[in-house]
Amino acid sequence: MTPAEHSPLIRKLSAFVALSEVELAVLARLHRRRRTFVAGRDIVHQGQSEQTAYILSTGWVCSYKIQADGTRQIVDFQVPGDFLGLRSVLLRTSDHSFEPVVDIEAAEVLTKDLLDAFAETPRLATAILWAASRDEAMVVEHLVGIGRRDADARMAHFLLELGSRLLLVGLGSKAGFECPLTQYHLADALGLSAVHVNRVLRQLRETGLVTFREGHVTFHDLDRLVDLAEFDPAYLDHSGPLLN
Amino acid sequence: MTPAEHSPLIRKLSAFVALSEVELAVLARLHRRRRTFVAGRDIVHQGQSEQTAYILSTGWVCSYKIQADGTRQIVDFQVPGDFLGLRSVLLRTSDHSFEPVVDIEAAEVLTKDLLDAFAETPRLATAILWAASRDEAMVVEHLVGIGRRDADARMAHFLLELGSRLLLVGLGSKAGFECPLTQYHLADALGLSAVHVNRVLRQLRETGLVTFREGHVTFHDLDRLVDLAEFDPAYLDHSGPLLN
DNA sequence: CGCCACTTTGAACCGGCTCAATTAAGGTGG
DNA sequence: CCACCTTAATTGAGCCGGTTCAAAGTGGCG
Repeated sequence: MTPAEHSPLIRKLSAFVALSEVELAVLARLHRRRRTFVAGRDIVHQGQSEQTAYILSTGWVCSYKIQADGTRQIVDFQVPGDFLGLRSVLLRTSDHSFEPVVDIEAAEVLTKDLLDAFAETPRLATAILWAASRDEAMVVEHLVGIGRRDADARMAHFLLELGSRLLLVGLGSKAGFECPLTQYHLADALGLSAVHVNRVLRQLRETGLVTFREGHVTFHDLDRLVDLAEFDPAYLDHSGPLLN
Repeated sequence: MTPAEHSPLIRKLSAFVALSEVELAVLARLHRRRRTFVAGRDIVHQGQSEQTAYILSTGWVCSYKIQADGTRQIVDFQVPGDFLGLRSVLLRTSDHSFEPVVDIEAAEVLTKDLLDAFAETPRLATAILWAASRDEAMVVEHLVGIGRRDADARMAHFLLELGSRLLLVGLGSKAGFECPLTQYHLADALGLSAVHVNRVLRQLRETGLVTFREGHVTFHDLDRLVDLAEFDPAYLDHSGPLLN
């Protein structure tokens, strides 16, 4: 079993940069403190400033903010290979909450271990920060979607983005992927009501573009879907981290 | 004239961390290459990957993405003291465009100079990265606003945030600030139509909360405005950069 | 003086919301 | 194995916030 199969993070980074033996070893070391969390119970609460980050290895998490009136906005989802709370470790700036969508497995990364790893292999630091900046680009794209795309395009774009991300870590294929999200998750992420999410999904299904049912997303017509969403994966690829 | 009056960036950072003489000198050095840009002509185009960042000293800029259908979403505004394209320098990830809202003055910062400065005074690196993470928190808050706040609250929140930011660099006061944005800018930033922006502004004015007229924002009733917007400045303050 | 960019207002429309009810799909205790 | 409960998905009906289209007003500037 190659390291890439061990850790989705290693797999993701490897897709963009060739990691040396040393770097792989350092990465593996970061995976030592394994933790599990149950679905629905927050890992970090808004405002609470944590000293630890996590590398998600299995399951999905969402990061969100709750408003005073109780409405919730999901800012991003984390899938295997993604960091949780990386920024809050590096800059003590945690200002949203993390909720596991399903039971998850994650590696706890202490600030010290991370900084040590960065000191030991600066290329790894660059690669990880690159991944973080990619996450940020997704947040920006998300903002654009909510601000300027109608519900259908928004949903299409969202599903395509998720598909791309999962493909990178070996979950799912061009034909589709397993997706544990409820329609409430989709609603809170896309700035829609759950009811309308349901109608949008129905329409996408009936027009033969994509089906989301029983935890599985199936792409029926990628071309038309990309077209509807005006999906341009440039913001996900952007040339990989430049090393040295 | 103190350095703080020279540069809004120095002023902003000084509000959160005491800068040493050396750090002030290094910062001053970063301000050497002065440039001007005229309103309306993009500084960096979407996709184009620039090697330089800028520190904005006077005027306003907006960063935005254009979609295929021509609609535009403004992701953020930069005001004096803010960096332009910091991320694209550090990580070669420019994926949006920058347009000066008015004629601006900015200092060009070459990648090399920035990295040298970071090497010379690591505390400065931390402080600047902290400012960058603050920008990011603003993008997240912006996302929440578009996704889950109605037009009135969205506008109120936006104006309050701008007020806070400007206060920090000595532009404007608790009573209001100069604002060169058109209602089209507001519309593209808030995900609304220009027509509706106009109506929202009228209502805020008529209910005695805030006036936006002839390039000037005047807060009439901060308490009620904060209340309407559910404005919690925590995401702007978050404890300052931790140094050493 | 006349143009141009921006603001303002009205009227009609519609995308997405709310409220409400029904169905489907697990789990759980008995 | 069934009765029950809970959570998620589904669908209908009516409403409303915000949009589009259209037109008029305002102010700065060459």
